[in-house]
Amino acid sequence: MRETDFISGFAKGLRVIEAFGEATPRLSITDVSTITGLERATARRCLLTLSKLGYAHYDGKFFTLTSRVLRLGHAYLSATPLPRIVQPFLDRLSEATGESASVSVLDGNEVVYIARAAQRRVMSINLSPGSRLPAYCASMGRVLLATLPGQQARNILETTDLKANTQHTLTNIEELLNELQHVREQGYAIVDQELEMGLRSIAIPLIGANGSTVAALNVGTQAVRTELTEMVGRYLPIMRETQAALRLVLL
Amino acid sequence: MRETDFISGFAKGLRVIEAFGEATPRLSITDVSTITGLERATARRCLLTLSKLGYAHYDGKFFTLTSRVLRLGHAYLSATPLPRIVQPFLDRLSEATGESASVSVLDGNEVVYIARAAQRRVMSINLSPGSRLPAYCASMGRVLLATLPGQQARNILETTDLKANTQHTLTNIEELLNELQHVREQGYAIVDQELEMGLRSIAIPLIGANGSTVAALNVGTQAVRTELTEMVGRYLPIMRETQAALRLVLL
DNA sequence: TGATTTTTGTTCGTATATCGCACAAACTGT
DNA sequence: ACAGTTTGTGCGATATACGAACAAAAATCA
Repeated sequence: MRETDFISGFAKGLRVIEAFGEATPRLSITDVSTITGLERATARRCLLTLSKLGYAHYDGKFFTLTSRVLRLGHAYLSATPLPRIVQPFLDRLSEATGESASVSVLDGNEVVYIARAAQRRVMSINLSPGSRLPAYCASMGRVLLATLPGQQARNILETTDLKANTQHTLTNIEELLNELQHVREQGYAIVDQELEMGLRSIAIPLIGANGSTVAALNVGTQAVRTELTEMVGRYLPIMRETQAALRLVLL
Repeated sequence: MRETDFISGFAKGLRVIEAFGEATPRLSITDVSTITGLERATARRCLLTLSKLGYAHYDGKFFTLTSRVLRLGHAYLSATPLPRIVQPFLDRLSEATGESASVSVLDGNEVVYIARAAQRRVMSINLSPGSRLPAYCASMGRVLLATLPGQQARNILETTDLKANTQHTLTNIEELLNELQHVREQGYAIVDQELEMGLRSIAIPLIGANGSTVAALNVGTQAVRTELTEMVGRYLPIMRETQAALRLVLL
């Protein structure tokens, strides 16, 4: 790939889209410029381009993204077989356990939800396909990190801001690596109120026909409702069934 | 806005992302070129850019989108207050009715799902935030088209491929406009097996504090399970409650 | 209020990177 | 081996990005 095979204008435009987020839904040209580090003139051109294409709305002062942006994410969700394949399994798992079930993959140091069957809302944050959580303190993140070969998990953890969301959160790299070893040995990960108080979840890897881990599957519940022993005793066997069924159809 | 305020490289890149879809998950350079109408060299540069940024994977022959693309759609979902505001209301509505409930907005001649609380899977297609349906044969589409002023609904219908998905589908523009008038008068829309056999749904507009329609809300069910009279008699009152509650918090 | 400062948005000339074309190379299947 | 197809490359013409300077709008303060 040569130098000229990279369209920097495209890359900059994508950065501009990602500048919008929960804390920053309405942005001025200068806002985008400071967030992305682009020149004001360039940020303006990107924003006007988005606006002209219908991906953004401009009221003369602030820009907001429009629902058209969802086309982009949806291009992935509909193009990738995994979300569509796992969804019915997820629905059944969620019904059988009475809890929310999700499937996610790793992107950098975050897990990305690609499918979800929600039962009741137990979290303060609203999870849906596309949502991201830091891998180090999420059950699916632990599972996915545990399957990485060699030093990769360590490398990823070193690029992560390991902050203590609760008093239970593991934030020490060596402790986390020990826990990953533990996850590898027992074949599942439990995260007990490390992400948010009152929240417990259990995750296992989803393994394709060729033996490689393609995603992680989890069931999340409220601590007041479900004991840790019940998660392993009652949820894990059902999750194993889902895992086995999916093993045959994945990849 | 001047001519030079448009970054065509960015616009082309976005077209390339949207070239991927359910029927086209793996694309070669030439595939993308023919789908988007871009020059092969340009398509290649866009794809290599996506690949370099981690939005796509390249195996030397085919490109596939990666989960990173979800960041883009998620930028909208997390940046826009509407999905987050309506989600808990949707959850309660879904629980109260025992059916799937959704909220969508209009984008061109399609409705775009921006939030959903699924109970059981009643459709052959898997709906999630970002999913699109043609407006003319979806209950939320009818509601949203009905609120458009003047000739706009007609204009949109004229740009739509009005195909009969089932024997019940309305495909005549005049008939559809009559139905929209009907929807305006009764304040809700029912679509009975026009999108898919066995599928019924009822929708109402979501109105903001300033009186403008900001989205549509629906409940979908299976025809075998719920009679039309029950949808109006049992679901509609609960939906009206949701509508009233949301009226106070929207916009 | 009005002057002054600061911030924000827009314009412009120029250096530079991208585009599209035409051609070359690599594959594919017969 | 060969025709057909797909992918990679070089180059001139053209469009874009940069940075700074300018204009406009807020914000601050006398």
